Amino acid sequence: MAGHRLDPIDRKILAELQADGRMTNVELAKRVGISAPPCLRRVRALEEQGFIKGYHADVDARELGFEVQVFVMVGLQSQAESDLRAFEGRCRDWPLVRECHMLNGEVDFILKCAAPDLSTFQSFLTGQLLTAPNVASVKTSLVIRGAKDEPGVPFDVLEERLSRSA
Amino acid sequence: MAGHRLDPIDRKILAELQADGRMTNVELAKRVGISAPPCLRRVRALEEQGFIKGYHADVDARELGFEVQVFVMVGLQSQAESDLRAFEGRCRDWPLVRECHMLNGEVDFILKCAAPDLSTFQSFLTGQLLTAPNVASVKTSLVIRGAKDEPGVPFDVLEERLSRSA
DNA sequence: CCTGAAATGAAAGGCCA
DNA sequence: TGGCCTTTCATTTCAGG
Repeated sequence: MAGHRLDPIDRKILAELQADGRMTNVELAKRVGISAPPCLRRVRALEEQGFIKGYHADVDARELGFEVQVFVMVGLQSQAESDLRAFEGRCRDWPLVRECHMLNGEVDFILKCAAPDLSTFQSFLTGQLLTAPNVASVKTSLVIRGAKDEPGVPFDVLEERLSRSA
Repeated sequence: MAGHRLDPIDRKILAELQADGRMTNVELAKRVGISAPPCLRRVRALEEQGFIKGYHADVDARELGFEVQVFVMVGLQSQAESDLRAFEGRCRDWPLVRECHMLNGEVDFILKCAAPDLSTFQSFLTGQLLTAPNVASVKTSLVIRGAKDEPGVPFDVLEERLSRSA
């Protein structure tokens, strides 16, 4: 299992920075129980090794005028690898598409989209997505309201697993 | 339309902090073209007003041993408001459920789940989700691979809209 | 509402244990 | 490795335009 190169202090650092990514290094050091310099060295190492991929402010989309959030299920005609890649590349180029995941089962991709209003989304849908090559089926579901939106990973579950396998 | 209390500098601050939430305030001030003290005041105000909901390190789930990501479509028997709320509350209590959104259309909720392996997810599915009150239908889709996962909101789209309506 | 300066406090590097 | 010391730089407050 992965995550084994990490000791409990590293995991605590990751959990703390996932919860508050703008914490100062001295605050972080205090919370994980070591002094600041080694703490900073650990953070840098975690960034280098790719355990931390970045830091992001969590902005309120609705407050900013992005009232509409939509999940879109996409089926393709051809599932050849090159065609899958081509569709993924298009998704990366569409700013309204925030997430694109390839799925198993009847549908090929799920997209999470954000738009200022319904008509902006509709014109993206009809003008870009539905007319893109190889797109066979599209099913959209508007988000009525969000009930939970946690970033990252549940560290409690991780710690519980590690203590069981120890 | 919302976002109107924000001037171009505020929007630039949000865009920069969304891209790099751990940037120092002086670096941020330099990028948005003002000096550090007013920049910090603006950031604090944006936090107070709820435009910035938090800061999070983006940790690599796979590296940490969360190999499995699953989208789950849930239909309920009763869509009475109290029953919807009850289900949302349960989702908030389940650590493997990272996101829960209420949808329009045939399905009631979409969940995004993370788990260390398939058997952990299966036991959550059969032991928790399928046996929860009021759950009528559950359809799961494993994520084969992720193609795009951008946090937040496309600020280019926002700026383009504002310049058109100006 | 901003700039600029001054004091406090944090980041980052060297070095020893 | 972690801890301590020192320098450098950032944060924060305050005076003033």
